[in-house]
Amino acid sequence: MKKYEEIYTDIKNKIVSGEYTATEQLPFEKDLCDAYNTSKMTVKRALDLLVDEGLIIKRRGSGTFVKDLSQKEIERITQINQLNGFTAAHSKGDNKVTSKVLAFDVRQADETVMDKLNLKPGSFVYNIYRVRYINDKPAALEKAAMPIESVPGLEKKHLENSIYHYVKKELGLNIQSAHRLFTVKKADDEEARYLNVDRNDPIAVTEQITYLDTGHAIEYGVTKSRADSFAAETIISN
Amino acid sequence: MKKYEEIYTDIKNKIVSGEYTATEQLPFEKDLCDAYNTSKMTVKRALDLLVDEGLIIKRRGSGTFVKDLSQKEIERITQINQLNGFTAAHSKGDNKVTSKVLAFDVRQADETVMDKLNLKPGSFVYNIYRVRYINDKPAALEKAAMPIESVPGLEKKHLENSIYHYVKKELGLNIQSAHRLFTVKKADDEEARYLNVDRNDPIAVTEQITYLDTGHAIEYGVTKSRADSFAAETIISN
DNA sequence: GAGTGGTCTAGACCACTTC
DNA sequence: AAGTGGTCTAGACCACTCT
Repeated sequence: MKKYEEIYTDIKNKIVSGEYTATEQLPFEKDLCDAYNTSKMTVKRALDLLVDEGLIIKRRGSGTFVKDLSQKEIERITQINQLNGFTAAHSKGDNKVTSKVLAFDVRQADETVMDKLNLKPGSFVYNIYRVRYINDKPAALEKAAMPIESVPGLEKKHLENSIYHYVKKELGLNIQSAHRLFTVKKADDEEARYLNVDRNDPIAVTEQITYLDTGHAIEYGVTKSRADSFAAETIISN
Repeated sequence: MKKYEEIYTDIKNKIVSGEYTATEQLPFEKDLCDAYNTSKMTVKRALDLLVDEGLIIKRRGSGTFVKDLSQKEIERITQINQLNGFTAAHSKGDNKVTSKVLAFDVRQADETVMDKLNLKPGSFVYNIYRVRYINDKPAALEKAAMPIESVPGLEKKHLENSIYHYVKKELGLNIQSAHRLFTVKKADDEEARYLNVDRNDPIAVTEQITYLDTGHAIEYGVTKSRADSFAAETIISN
C-alpha cells in the first residue's frame, strides 16, 4: 500500500472510531511528517483525500480540523462516490440482484446514442433493455447502448447477471469514470407496468455515460428507478 | 494565478476549443514540463485536475489522452460540481430568482436537525421555509435550519434574496462543502399547492448539509423541486 | 513575528505498458 | 529495454492567520 494511502487510512480510522472527535484539531502537517516519518507533500496528499471525502477541512494559517459531522453522516460518507454498476451498488447486505432481459439486439446507433458515445454515423451498438430486481422486487428499468467493438462476445447470459462483471473480469477492461445526470418524471404506461407502480407515479431518471481508461465511452444508459429504490449522494467541495 | 492553474486552464481551453481533439494523446508529462518550464509534480497536478473534471484520462506506461467526449458533454462538464446556493445555481442566463417566505422563526432544534447539524440538545436554530421562483414560476419549496450563532443578524429581507449572499458577503463566512442526497417522492397537498402542480406529481427531494471552512455545519436543508426545474449532475472517477 | 498550510522544485526511484 | 505516468523526498519560498 502506498504511503499516502496508509496515512489517509490511519487518520480516517481515527476519525471514524472517534479517536479524533468532531471539530478537533489534527496535529500540524509538520508533526504528521515526523509521526509518519515522511515528507510534507505526502502528508498533504493524504489529508487532501480526507478533504475530498468530506471528513476534514483545512485552513491556511490556522490548522486542520475534523468536520463537525454527526456519526450517521460519517457512516454515509464512507460509502458514497463509488463507481459501481447497478449490481454492485445494490448488492449490499443480503440483497439479491436479478434481471429480466426485455430486449437484446444490435442496431445502428441513433442520433442520441451517436452523440452521447461520440460514435461515427453507421456505428453499431448493442441495444439492451432490462428490468432490474432487488430481492425479486422490480427496482429499475434500464436501457443501455454499448458499442459492439468495445464489448465483444456479449451474450444474453451476461445481461441476466452483471454486464460490468463481464466487462471487468472477463474482458479485462478498466472502467475509469462515469458522468451521471439525475432528473425526475412521471411513470408512463410501460414504466408503470414493468416497475409495478401506477401510471404517473414518480420515477427517478439516471442518465449515465461510462468511460474506459482508454478514454472511450463504453455505455450510454438511462435508468428509470422506482422512487422507493432510488437515492444518490454527492459531496461538493471548494 | 498559480502555475498549476495556468497549465490546467491552458490545456482545458485547448480541449474545449478543439485544438486537442477527442481521443488525442496529449504531450508526455516530461514534454509539458519543458513547455511550461516547470516541474513534474506541478504538471501532474494540473493534469489531475482535468482527470477529476472528467476531460482526460491517464494510463501509466501509455500516456495521457483526451476522453472520447461529445461536444455537448464537454459543455456540460464545465458547468457541474459548483458549490452554489439555489440563487446562484439558477440565475444563469437571464433567469430571475425570487422567494416568498412562508415561515421564519427561531426554535429549538428537533431530533433530526440536531443530528444533521451535530448540535447539542436545546440548541436554537432559525427555521426557514420558502417558495423559490424562477422567472416568477414556482420551482422549489425549501425548508432550512441554521444555527442562530452561526448566522447572526439574519433577517427576513435576506431570505427574500439569497441567504448564501448574506453569509458570504456580509458575514464574511466561507462555505467549504456540501453533502447532498437526492431522492424522489409524490407531491403532497402542501407541495402541490405551493409548487402549482397536482397532488402525486413527481417531486425531486434534495437533502443538504452545508459546511463552513470552520468545519461547522451551517445549514440543514430539504429542497422539494418541481420535476421540470430539477437536474443534478455528478462525475465519478476511480 | 511566529507559525500554519500552499506551492514549487529537481531529482530519485517505482510500477506499468509497449516494443 | 525503453519509455510512460506514479510516488516520494528534502527543502525553499509564499500566503494567510493569529497574536
